[in-house]
Amino acid sequence: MAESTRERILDAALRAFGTEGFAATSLDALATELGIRKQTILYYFPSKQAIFEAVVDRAASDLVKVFEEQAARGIGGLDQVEAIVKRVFRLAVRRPQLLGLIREVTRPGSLSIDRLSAHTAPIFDRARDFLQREMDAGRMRPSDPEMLLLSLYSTVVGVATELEVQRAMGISDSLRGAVARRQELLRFLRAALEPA
Amino acid sequence: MAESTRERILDAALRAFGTEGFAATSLDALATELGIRKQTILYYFPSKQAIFEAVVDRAASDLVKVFEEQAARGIGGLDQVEAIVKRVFRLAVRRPQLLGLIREVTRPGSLSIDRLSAHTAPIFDRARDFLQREMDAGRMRPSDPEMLLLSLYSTVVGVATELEVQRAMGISDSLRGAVARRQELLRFLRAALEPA
DNA sequence: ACTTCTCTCTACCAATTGGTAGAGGATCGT
DNA sequence: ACGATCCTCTACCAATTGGTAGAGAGAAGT
Repeated sequence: MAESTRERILDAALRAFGTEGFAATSLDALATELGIRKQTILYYFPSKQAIFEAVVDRAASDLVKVFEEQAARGIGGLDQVEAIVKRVFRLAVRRPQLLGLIREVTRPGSLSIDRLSAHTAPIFDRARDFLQREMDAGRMRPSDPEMLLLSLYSTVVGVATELEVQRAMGISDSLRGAVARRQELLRFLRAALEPA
Repeated sequence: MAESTRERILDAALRAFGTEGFAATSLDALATELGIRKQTILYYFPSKQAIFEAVVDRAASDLVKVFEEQAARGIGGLDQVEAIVKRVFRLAVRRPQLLGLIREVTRPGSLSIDRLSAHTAPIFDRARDFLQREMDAGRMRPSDPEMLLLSLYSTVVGVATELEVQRAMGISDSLRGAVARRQELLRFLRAALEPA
């Protein structure tokens, strides 16, 4: 078979959780979408929460992989930041539910936040070290690397995922719009990071 | 009475919708929290959706007021941007559910996005014009004002609301942490906006 | 005293929720 | 041919959901 039932369930669950959210997603709706019975879903996963955790694990792995791949290239300075932003953007365009899920998990009161953190903590550490190193080398404007990382995260994830806000602002959400957004974002970040 | 039942319901609903989200909030839970019966809630509002819309309207008004007040001062340049960011931050610290609600409304598939847009559209327009004017006057780095606005929005709202992400990054969420975050954010924005 | 209006309540409901129990059909190695 | 394993199904269930109908208490106006 091209894709196992289990995989199909995870795919549909990622889409649903990443767009509707956990609470707004029902197992029945998920099953109907897949053309199967709810009980088939519960055969593969013991509970709704378990599905969510499995989805989070898979999404986190995908995200981590993107970072690992780029980190392995060992480019330095703003070029490395730009490369990572571009990769995140590509991911956001191809699989928008993925970042949507991250937003769902990072909402206050989410249960699986620790699960996500376990995956991403090494990346955060590495990113912080990277920023510190670049600052020390004078290739980046000096500041608190932890706070800077937060600003970077917020800006990139926001620009990549806040499609409704963009619509409200009157910004086109076409593919061309995505490219323009990315370009503007990169200009914004370069300006913010460049040493004075 | 100090606060009418209707107002108390709206307060509790803002808190619940802004943190748990719309789907995860039940009228029964809301009523229990208020020490009243669910039917009392449904006496004041015809449906759950109606409560949500009322909450959105009120929250939007509060937000708009903050902007209007600052805009009326007519400060220019980066100082005005800084003043607005500070106000938004103060709001985020005092009433975190308010920005939480905004995030809930701006999620894909939200029903009340147009309701929010109707309130905020004038502000967006004014902000865009402001940025354009400042760029023309050479007080701000030239770029696409619409896209820049999106970046600014993402960065400010993200830094102000992504508390779980900050926890995952190991950033303190104390009041002192909030001040440090704000300071770092302002430095970040100044660097991004200052004319080269 | 009587009506009217405002408010909160009890009682109830159909639909949906996540989840359990277990039957039945394939496909497999033996 | 045979049981074993894997998978999907039907049949249920208790709890919760948003919402309706209407009783009753209290204050206010007449």
